Formats: sequence, C-alpha cells, structure tokens
Amino acid sequence: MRASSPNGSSRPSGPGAPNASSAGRPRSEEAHKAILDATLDLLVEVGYSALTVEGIAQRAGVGKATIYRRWPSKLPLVIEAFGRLPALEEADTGDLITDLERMLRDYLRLFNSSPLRAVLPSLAGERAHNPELSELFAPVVRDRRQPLIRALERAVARGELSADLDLDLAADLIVGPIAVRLFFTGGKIHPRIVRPILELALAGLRQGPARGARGASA
Amino acid sequence: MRASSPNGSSRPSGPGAPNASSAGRPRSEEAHKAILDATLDLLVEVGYSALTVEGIAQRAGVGKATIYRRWPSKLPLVIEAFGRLPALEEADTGDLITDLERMLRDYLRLFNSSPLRAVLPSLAGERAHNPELSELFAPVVRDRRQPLIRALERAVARGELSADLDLDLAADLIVGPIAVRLFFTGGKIHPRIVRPILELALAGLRQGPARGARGASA
DNA sequence: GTGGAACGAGACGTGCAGTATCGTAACGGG
DNA sequence: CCCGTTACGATACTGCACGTCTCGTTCCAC
Repeated sequence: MRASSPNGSSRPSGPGAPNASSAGRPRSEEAHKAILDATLDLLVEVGYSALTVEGIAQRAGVGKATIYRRWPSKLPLVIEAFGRLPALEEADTGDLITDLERMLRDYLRLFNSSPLRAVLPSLAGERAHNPELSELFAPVVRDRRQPLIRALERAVARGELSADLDLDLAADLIVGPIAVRLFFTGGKIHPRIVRPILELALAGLRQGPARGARGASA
Repeated sequence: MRASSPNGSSRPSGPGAPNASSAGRPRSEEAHKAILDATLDLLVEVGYSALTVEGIAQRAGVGKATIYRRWPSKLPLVIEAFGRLPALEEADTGDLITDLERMLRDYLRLFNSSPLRAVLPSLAGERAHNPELSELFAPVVRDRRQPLIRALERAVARGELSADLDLDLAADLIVGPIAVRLFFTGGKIHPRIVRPILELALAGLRQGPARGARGASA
C-alpha cells in the first residue's frame, strides 16, 4: 500500500486529472471541497477521536463512497484537510527577533481561533502509531517550518547568527516551548509568551554554536 | 505494592460505594497488576490506536468485567498504566548542565525502549478534546517535570542562574526541542542530541532573565 | 455454613470503518 | 441523439471493538 501518488496530494487521481480513460462522469469539484470543509468543521466541533466518516458524508451532503473514492481512509482525508489550513505568514523586516516575533504572534492568534489548535495535537499523537500517517504528515510539517528556517538563514547571511548553527535545532529551540504548552499544558496559548521565549532562545542562539548537531534528528 | 488503598487508585467509586460494605470477595491485587502490565505490554507491541480492551483482558487472563469494574473506560486505564512508567531520575551533582544532561540522556534511553514513546504522544493528542483525560493527565505531567524544575532551582540557589528566571519557561526551553522531535519528526530520539540542546538553551538561560514572563503558561 | 461481592468467560447491543450494490446523473464518442 | 462509461447519493452489509450484562464459580467475613 504505497501512498506514492505522482503528485503531492493523497488522492488516487484528482477530480480533473485526466486518467487513461477520460470517459464517464467527471468527479465533482464541489463534492471534493464540501468534504474537506465538512471535515474541518467537524474536527473543530468534535475533535479527531470522535470524527466519523459517516458524519463527514452527512455534513457534506455526499455518500460515503464519494469520500472513499478520493481517499483510501479517514486519515489521509484529515491530513489533506489539515494541509489547507493557514501556515506561518512569512515576515522579513531585516531584524531576526522582529521577524520571529511577528510570525509567531500572528500564528498563535490564528491558531487560537482556527481548527489548527484542535487538529494538530490529534494528528501528532496519532502519527506515533501510524507510519502511513507519518509519511503523509512529514512534508506538511516540514513546509510549515520553512518560513522560520528562512528567517534564521537570513540572520545567518546578515552575520546576526553564526554560520555553524544547526538551524533545525535552532527552530526547535524557538518553537519548543510553544509545543510543550500545546501538548502538555493545554488550553489557549497567549501570544504574550512569544517575547520572553524569543529573548531566552535567541540569547542562546547568539552565544552557542551547537556544533556537531547537524542531522541529529534524522 | 499496594496500589488500591481505599482512595488512592482511580476506581470509579460507582453506585456501590467502594468501602461502604466490606462483605464479599475482595478485589484481586493480582488481577489489577496483571491488567496494568498487559496494558503496557500491548502498548509497546501494537500501539495505542490498536490497543483493545479485549486484548488486554486476554493477555492479563481476566474477564473484561474485571477491567471495567476498576476503570470506567480504556483511557483512564491507559493513563494509570502510563503513570507507572519511570520518570526522570533525579541527578544532583552540583553542576546544572551535568544534572540536566544526565537526566535527559537517561530518560531518552529509557524512553526509546519503553511504552513511553508510544503512549505519550497519543495521550497528549487525545487530551486536546477530552477534558476528563486532561484532568487526569495534568498532575502526571506536572510531577514528571519536577526533577527538572528542582535542578534549575538548585542552580538558582547556587547563583548559577538568575533568580528572576521563569523556571517553567526555562524547563520548556530545555525540553522543547525534544518535544518537537517527538511530536513532529517522529522516530527514535538519539540521546546524542541532548548535549547541543543544552548548550544552546543554557547559553540563553544564563544570559536572558525572561523578565515578566512568570505565570504566562497558567 | 451462608451471603455477598468479585471472578473468568463470553453473549449482547451499539456504533463506526470500509465495501458493495442499488438506481440515477453527467460526460464523450459515434 | 443515443450509448458506454464513470461518478453520484443512498443504503445495506461485513467485521470489529467498546462497554454492558448475565452466567456459574470462587473467595472472604461473619
């Protein structure tokens, strides 16, 4: 069961994707979107563990077969719905801490008022036991980190940070406290905590080179 | 190993008050322990999402009713089993980075070879949509952080860290990168990454006071 | 003894994942 | 303008797991 679709998406073939045989009724874009919207709605309302495909089908006004024709199971559907949620909006002001603070504060605000807060922990938790989900999840996670990494790269280019720095680790240090609160403390995370986190983390990043740590997470 | 003192356990205290009548056959300590052991065994083998109460009962050699007589549902059982797993083993060498490195390395090693790695993300993810679980989970999480907090307190007492430091935030900064890898990157986390994490984090902690951040997480 | 509660075993009701099968609707080719 | 092909909504179906319930049995206090 390889999930190796030619494109990045997880569906066997898109609604408009011309297959070998292009005859017959085409897949409904409308139904496709309705399914994804219903999935996000229900994720917010009941959470992942209480999410049912039947509920999604009913909310979207489609049959279950229409869902299973597009996604092999519930999980890839949820991943794709999750992938449509907004990510970090890149900020480039020429100053590292300003970039980071703006990105993280904006993101936290958005986070607290969107399905993200409900979906992310569920998916991350499920990922630990579902290799298939893990594979689908990984690129989404990586893409979402990119604005952060790029801000750090710009800081390195400006000489604001050492070129020896492991940027992945640096990003983890910055995002870490937020992740800890998200997963262990629970509840809303106030954007106010971004500033002290950044002050602590950046003090460390400016000081220590973190040599020899590259790729340790792979 | 008396796990079921009158009130210490997580028994549902259902209609028949737990201790009101002392007549009848007492609950089997043996069965209790067998259930918890079987739960942990199966968590390692199949993971949380594939964990079934029927499987636990079979492995433990007990009936399902014996399980449901003790725990109202699967989740509290898993929480209690999780609570029995080893926590950070406190190290007090008189030097902060040595304490932290020893604790975290030991813990990661244990983590990689125990149900912890399997259970923790699942529970954390489920917590987001399950207030009841959240309440059960919170004290366990807090207790497990304590050795870390105490090591930081000792460092403050020695003058190694500023007394203005928000120790909760400091602990989050230290544990954060590990949490990020645990939840987002997945797979085993090599104890080797502890050192660079600590170097970065402690450089920040020694420098910045993180003023005004106290209580931001509550 | 005798009564009461827990015991192992497992049947049972409910609910959901995923499959299969309706009759119908929208395409394109002839 | 019809005909083959495919998707559509709806729904019946299988399989499985949760959680409840009922057996006959076992252990303990009185």
